[in-house]
Amino acid sequence: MPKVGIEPIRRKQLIEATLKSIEDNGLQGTTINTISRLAGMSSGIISHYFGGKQGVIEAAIRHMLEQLKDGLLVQLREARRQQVTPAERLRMIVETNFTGFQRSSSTAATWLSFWASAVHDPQLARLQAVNARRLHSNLLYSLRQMINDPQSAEDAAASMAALIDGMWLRSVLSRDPEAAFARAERLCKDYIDIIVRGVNQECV
Amino acid sequence: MPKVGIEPIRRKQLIEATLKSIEDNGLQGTTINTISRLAGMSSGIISHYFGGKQGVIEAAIRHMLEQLKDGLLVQLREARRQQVTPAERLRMIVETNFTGFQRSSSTAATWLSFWASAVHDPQLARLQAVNARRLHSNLLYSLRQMINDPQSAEDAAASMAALIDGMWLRSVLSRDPEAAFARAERLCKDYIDIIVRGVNQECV
Amino acid sequence: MPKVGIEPIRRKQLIEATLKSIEDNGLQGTTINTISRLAGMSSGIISHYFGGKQGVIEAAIRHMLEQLKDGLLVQLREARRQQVTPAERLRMIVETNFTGFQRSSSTAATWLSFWASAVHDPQLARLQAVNARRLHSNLLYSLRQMINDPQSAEDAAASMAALIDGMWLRSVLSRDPEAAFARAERLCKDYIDIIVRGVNQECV
Amino acid sequence: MPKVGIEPIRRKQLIEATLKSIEDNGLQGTTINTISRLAGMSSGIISHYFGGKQGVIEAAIRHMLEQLKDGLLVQLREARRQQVTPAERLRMIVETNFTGFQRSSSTAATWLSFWASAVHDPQLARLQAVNARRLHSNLLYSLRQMINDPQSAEDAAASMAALIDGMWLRSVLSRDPEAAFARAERLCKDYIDIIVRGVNQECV
DNA sequence: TATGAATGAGCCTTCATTCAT
DNA sequence: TATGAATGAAGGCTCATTCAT
Repeated sequence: MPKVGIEPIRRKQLIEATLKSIEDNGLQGTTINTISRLAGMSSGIISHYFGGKQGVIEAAIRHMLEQLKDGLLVQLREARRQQVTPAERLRMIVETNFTGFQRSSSTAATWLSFWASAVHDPQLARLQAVNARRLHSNLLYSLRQMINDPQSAEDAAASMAALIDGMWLRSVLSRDPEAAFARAERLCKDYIDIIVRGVNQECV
Repeated sequence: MPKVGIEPIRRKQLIEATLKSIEDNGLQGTTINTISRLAGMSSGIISHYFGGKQGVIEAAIRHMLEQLKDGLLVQLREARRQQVTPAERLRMIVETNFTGFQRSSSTAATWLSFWASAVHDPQLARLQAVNARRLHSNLLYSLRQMINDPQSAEDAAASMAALIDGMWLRSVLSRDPEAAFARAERLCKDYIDIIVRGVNQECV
Repeated sequence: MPKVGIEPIRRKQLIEATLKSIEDNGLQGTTINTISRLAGMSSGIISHYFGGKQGVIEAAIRHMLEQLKDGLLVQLREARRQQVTPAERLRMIVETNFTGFQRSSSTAATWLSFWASAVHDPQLARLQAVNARRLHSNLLYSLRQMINDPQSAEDAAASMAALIDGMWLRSVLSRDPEAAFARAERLCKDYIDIIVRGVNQECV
Repeated sequence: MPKVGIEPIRRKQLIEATLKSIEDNGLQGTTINTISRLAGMSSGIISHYFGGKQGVIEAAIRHMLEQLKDGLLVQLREARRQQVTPAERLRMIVETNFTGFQRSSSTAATWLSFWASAVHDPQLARLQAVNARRLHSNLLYSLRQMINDPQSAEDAAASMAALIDGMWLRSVLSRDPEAAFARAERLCKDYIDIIVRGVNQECV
C-alpha cells in the first residue's frame, strides 16, 4: 500500500541532508553517499526522488532561494500592513538578508558553490539572475519613494544591492562570521541613513 | 643538455591553461586532461611541474591574486609619486579592482571557485584572508586622512570594501558583464564622492 | 532487499581470485583488474569489499596463513586425542607443512611474494613473525619431551623449522615441485629419526 | 673523445645503486629514478647502459649470484690447496653462505625479490636453478667422501642445502638478523657434526 | 516504496621510455 | 657520452548510476 504523502517528507529530508553535507564537505566533497548517510537512507533513494545527484543539489539551491524569498515576502507584507516608511522598509529588507538562515554556514557554503556553478550552468544562472533582480527591484521600490530622480534611485538600488551582497560575502569568509554579520547589518543600515540624510538636507 | 629557463615558461603556460580551463569548465570540470590539452602538452607534465592537480590550481589562484596585488602596487606607487589627494587615491584603488584582468571571465570563474573552495580548504582560506585584508587596509589608509573619527574611518573602509566586492560579484554574474563593470566603477566612485561631501558639509 | 550473507561469499571469491592472480602474474603483476577479471566481477568491487588493492592482498595472505594454522590445529588436536608420541607429533607437523594446499602453486607464489614484501611492509612483517614463531614453538613443544637439555631442544627446533622452510622453498622453486615435495617430506621425517636415534643411542 | 673503459665503471656504479635501492625501497619501490638518483646520474643512463629497468635489475641479481659463486670458489680453491677434510670443506661452504655480503640487507631484499620473481620470469628461474644446483653439488662432493651409500649422500646434500637456505631465510626475516645469522651458522655446523658422528658410529 | 550490491567510466598519479640536445 | 624534458600507457580509486529484489 503506498504511503500517501510520504514523497514531500522524503524530499525535504533529503534536501536538508544535502545542505548539511555541503556545509560539512563542500559541494565538491558532497556525494550521493554523504547525503544519503546524513539522511539515514539508502543511496538509491536520491535517484528515486530527484533523478540523480544534480537533481538534489538543484533542489537544495532552489530551497535556499525560496527561503530567502519567503523571508522577504513575510517582511514586505508586514511592512505594507504597518504602512512603514520607505526607509524602514529598506531596513527590513536588509534584516532579511542577514537573517539567521542566511548566516548559517550550510547556507553560506551553498551560496558560494551556487555562484561558482552558475557561471557554467545555465539552469543555475537563471535562478541566480531571478534572485539578483528580486533584491534589486525590492530595494528600488522603496528608493523611488525617497529619491526623485529615477536614475539616482536606480543607482542607489544597485549600490545597496552590491553593498548587501558584498557585506554578506565578506562576512561569510571572515574569521568571525557572527561578529561580521552583526557589523554588516549595522553598516548597511548606516548606508540607508546616508541616503535619508542626503534626501533631507538642503545645504549640499 | 638542459634547456635553461624552460621551467618558468612551462609553468606560465600551464597556469594560463588552468585559468582558461576554469573559465571554460569550472573548477569542478577542470581536470588534468582539460588543462594539459589546452596547454598542448601531455597530462604527465602537470605532476612534473606542480606536483599534481592541486598544485596547478593553487598556483593559478596565487597568480590571480598576485596580478591584483601588483596592479594595486603600481597604482599606489603612482599615487605617491603624484602626491594625489586621498580621494583620488581611493579612485585608483577602485579602478584596479575593475581592471581588464579582473573583468576577464577566466579571472571571474576562478574567483568564484576560489571563494567556494576557501570555505573548506584552510590553505585557500588563508590566501583569501590576506587578500581581503589588503583591500581593507589600503582603503583605510586613505579614509583615515579624510575622516577624523577612527571608528568612522574603519566603518567607511569596511563599507567600501564590501561595495567593491559586491559590485564585482554582481557584475560578473550579470547578463552583460562589460556594461555592469562600467557602471560598477562609476557607482563606487560616486560612493567616494558621498564621503568627500560628507566630510566637507557643515549642516549634517 | 539486502541479500543476506553475500558479503562473505564475495570476499571468499575475491580472495581466491587474488591467490590465482598472484599465481599467474606474481604480486607485481597482480592488479585490481587481473583480480576482478578472474573473479568475473567489476574492478570497483575490490574497493567495495576490501577498501583497496592492499586490502585484498593482505586478506589473501591472512587466508593463506590461516589455512596453514588451521591445518596445524586439526593435526595437533588429533595428536592429543590419540596420545601419540612426541616423534609422531613432529611428523604430523611436517605433514601439515607439505599439505596439498601448501604445495599449490598459488600458495607458493603468494608465500614468496609475502616474504619479499615483509621486508618493507611492517604489517606483513608482523604476520610473518607470528607465523614463524608458531612453527618454532610447536616443534619445540614436542622436542622438549624428547630432549632433556633445554638449549639442545631449542636448537633442534630452530634447525627443524629451518629445514622445513628450506625444503619447502627449494621444492617450490624446483623443476618438478611434486616430486620435490614428496622427497622433502621424507627427508624432514628422516631428520626426526636422527633426533630419535640420537636420544636413544648409548654409543656416541 | 670517448672515455675508454668508462662503461664498466658506470655499469658497476649503477648495479650498486640498484642493490641499494632494493634494500631501501624493495623491488616494488625501486624505480629508474631511485636508482639513478642514488647513482648521482640522470635517469636516461639506465636505458643507455642496460636497455631498461629490467636490464639493471637482472644485472644486479646476476652480480649478487656471482658474488656468492666467487666467494664459494675462493673457499673451495683454498680447501683444495690446504687439503682439508671433507667435513672441514663443508664448514667452509656454510661460512660462505653466511658471509658478510650474504648477510647484508641489500642482498637479503634482493634475494627475496629474486625468488618471488623467479616463479614468473623464466630468465630468472634459470639463474635460480643454476645457483640452487651449485650449492647442492658442492655439498654432495664432500658428502660423497663421507658417506658410502650414494643415495644417502644425495639425501644428506639435499637436507643440508635446505637447512642452509632455510636458516638464511629465517635469519633474514628475524627481528635480530645479526644474532640469527650467527646462530644459523653454528647450527649448520652442528648438523655437519651429526653427519660426521653418524658415519663414525657403529651402533646404528 | 526502498534498498544496497554491483558496475564501469573517469579521475589523478606514477613511471619506464624516448629523444633532442 | 650523458642529460632530463616530455610523453602517455597503466594503475588504483572514487562515485553516480542501475537494477534485482
